[in-house]
Amino acid sequence: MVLTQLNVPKAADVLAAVLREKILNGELAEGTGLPTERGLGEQSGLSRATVREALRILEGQGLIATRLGRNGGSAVVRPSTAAIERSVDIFIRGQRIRFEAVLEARAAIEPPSARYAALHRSDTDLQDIERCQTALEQASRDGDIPAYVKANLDWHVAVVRASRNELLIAFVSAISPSVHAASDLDGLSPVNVRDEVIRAHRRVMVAIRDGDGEAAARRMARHIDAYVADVRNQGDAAAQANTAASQPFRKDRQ
Amino acid sequence: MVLTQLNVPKAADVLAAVLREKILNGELAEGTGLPTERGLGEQSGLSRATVREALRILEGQGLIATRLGRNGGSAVVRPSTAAIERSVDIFIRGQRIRFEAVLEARAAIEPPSARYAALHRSDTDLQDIERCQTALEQASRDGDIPAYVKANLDWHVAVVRASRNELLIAFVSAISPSVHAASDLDGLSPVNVRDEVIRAHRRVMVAIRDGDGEAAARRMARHIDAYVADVRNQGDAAAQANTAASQPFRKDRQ
DNA sequence: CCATTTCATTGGTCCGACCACAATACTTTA
DNA sequence: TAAAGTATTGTGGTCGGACCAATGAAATGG
Repeated sequence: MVLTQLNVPKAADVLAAVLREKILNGELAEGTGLPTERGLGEQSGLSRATVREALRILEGQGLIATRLGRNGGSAVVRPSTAAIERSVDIFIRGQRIRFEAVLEARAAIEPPSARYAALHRSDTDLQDIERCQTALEQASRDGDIPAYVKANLDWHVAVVRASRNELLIAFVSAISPSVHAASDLDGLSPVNVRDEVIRAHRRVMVAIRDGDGEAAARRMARHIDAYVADVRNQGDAAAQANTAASQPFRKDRQ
Repeated sequence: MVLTQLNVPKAADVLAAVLREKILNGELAEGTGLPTERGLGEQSGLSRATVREALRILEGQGLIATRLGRNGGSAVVRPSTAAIERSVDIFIRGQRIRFEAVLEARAAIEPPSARYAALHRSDTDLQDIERCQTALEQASRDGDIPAYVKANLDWHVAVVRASRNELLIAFVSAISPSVHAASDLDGLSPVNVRDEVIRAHRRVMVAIRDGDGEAAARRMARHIDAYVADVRNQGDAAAQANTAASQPFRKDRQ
């Protein structure tokens, strides 16, 4: 008789899987409070330590939130993009993903997202984008580079948000921090580059406002390509000028 | 005196964060074995239960793998796309993402990925794609719909894989299962549709083989748009039955 | 009626024990 | 001597119970 390598699932994993299924198929609605740890242990016949490990797994997956104190306990929460952002961040840092690959992914996702934004946006979305743009221009006038970089990223996320596509929002949100972290280095961003960015943003916004998907995609693509070329040029210059600045990566997020 | 809501980090979270940082900044290289749970407890001054919760967190994030038995223990592993796929799957199911949004994301990401594939592919990549295509055509001839659907998905993943962009690979891999799950429903796929898919694939492959990025992107976009239109037509009948597909739009930002 | 104190509930942490598994060391046997 | 079987040992997996800490509700007092 021959058996394939049988894998014995751990009790905590099994419990976590059961609870996860109950949550995802709607049996446990958002906001529902789970039994106490002691209660779960009693019901499942497992020890409290095991129950806690299961809950910790679900917490890590963004499916429950746990509060302390009386009337505390674990409650079902709606999974947000946060879990995706975390796993992508770990992936990028752990796999030592080339910064260029991050920019490539951005260049791939954002133009179609701008197209959808033009097609699906609400007036509120448009206002959000405009608010980011205002902050961007203000920061540029003030020469406040950190604020400028942040507003720049916010603008891009706002555009994707207007696409109304939760997955694209999640993906862009996930890689944005990496783009941000790297933009800090070449934060030189001379004023003429900043002005060109602002003009490019305006062109994209016009297309989104007018519902012209193709123009939005095209202009966004051109904008990002210009940014990539900029980064590449600046990176080359910095590499020649200062070896310390040519560090392949900065990673001190979180 | 006023204090902002001070958050008391839990011991397990702190330990997990410390270890995660050591792993991500390379201090603990891939394959490195962590101390035993008892040893970690002694070093950190924490109990074994707490240490175990921390390890369970890291395991959930795909940073370590734990083996049982003598010479067992936790070892650092390279974070794979699996964690991203899991979090995206939870996100899609938990947020009840419209199937249309998944298709939209796919339509957004795959054409640019095909462009990169044309530019970055190796000969091996091309062979992998061709292998999937062969399997696809075989399954279509046999009328083996499940195999056809699977080969179809494999082909798309293979194309993205040829882009050599780890993030795009991760994203497409993450949403593919959802596309697959839904394709099973309208698995009707009449033979004329299957033939057209095969022809479309061939056109894309030619562009990728010849290194023509623009053509690859354009043809892939047309191919996916056709698929989306197909699904929409076929789905109209079955749409009412499928609650997930007919979910109204939801936009409660976290 | 409001401020204060007390107290019950619940997660957070710890301790110590035992079990289950897997690699190693040892013993037996052909 | 070598192969097979057996005991040992180091490790994670699970358990039970205990106490601490935070929180909100109930009891108390002005």
